[in-house]
Amino acid sequence: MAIFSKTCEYAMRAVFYVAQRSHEGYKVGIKEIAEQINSPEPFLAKILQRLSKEGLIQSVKGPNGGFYFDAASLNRPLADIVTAVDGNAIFTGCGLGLTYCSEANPCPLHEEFKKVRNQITYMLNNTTIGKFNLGLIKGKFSLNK
Amino acid sequence: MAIFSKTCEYAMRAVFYVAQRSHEGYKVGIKEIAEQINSPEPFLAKILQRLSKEGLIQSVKGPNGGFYFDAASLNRPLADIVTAVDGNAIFTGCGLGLTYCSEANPCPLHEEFKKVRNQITYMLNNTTIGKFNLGLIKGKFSLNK
DNA sequence: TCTATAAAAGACAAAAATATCTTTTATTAA
DNA sequence: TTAATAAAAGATATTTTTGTCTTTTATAGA
Repeated sequence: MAIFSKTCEYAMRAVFYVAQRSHEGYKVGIKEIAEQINSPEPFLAKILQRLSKEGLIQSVKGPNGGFYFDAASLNRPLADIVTAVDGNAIFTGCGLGLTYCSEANPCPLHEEFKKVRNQITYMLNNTTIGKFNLGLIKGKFSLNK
Repeated sequence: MAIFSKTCEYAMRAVFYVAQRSHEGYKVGIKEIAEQINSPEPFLAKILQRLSKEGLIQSVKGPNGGFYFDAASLNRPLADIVTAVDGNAIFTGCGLGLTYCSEANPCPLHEEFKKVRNQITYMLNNTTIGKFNLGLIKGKFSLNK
């Protein structure tokens, strides 16, 4: 088990890739995205459809169409993508899967697990979709395999 | 999606419960464990079977039998349970699910995600199976719902 | 030794996540 | 206004995770 679902991993990789291409002035087709981030094309298509319906990514049909981000979207936190795809369990859930776990009714791992959640929350709120555009263009980061 | 699989959540809850009862001098049957940690009994049975086969938990069949921990096992880190059940992806995996992600070939989240992994690793290595026995006996912690 | 108990083992079932395929709709450009 | 392109939508398939049921094996105690 990884921290994020496959769906979420693909979503994050795709989002970073599309952001980079948007920054360079392009729209990107699903085929190119799937190839570049090494994900199954039809499955990724479904994921981006969902993000599109929620207004988290922009898309246009037809020739020269594809996916892209407008300036406002590039400034959204990655947390918005994760929430849309995996829900908010990762930000608020109990490490032992207990529904009523809380400060008042803690599970044994509560205190330490809070630190994990906070670190994840910080990471995802502090990372905008467009944050790595320059690094990606310079080839500093990998999104493939 | 939660951080750990259901399987792993049940395993951790069960382990803490059995540890507490062991500390009190009892062996525990699968039925009691399942009730007390609110998990599906036959599913939990399979999980404990696996842990038992790996020597992480002790068990005896027959009347007055059940699951328990010997002193050495009580001192094992919770990480051993998680590894047995969920593998080591949570300790070493890439946040974006990339196989070749590393210091030399990092994904965009690599640096921040490392902190998350380190926090999880610390939590699970620093927590022994028997760590919460007294707290559980005193009713300080919850394992149910 | 016989019976009751409780875990181990194996087969099976349901649900959720992951993945694919086909048809429809929107858009562009000739 | 037609043809080509590319996303959206819907139906279907596969795999993995989660959950159940039945039979077998080990142990204790009468």
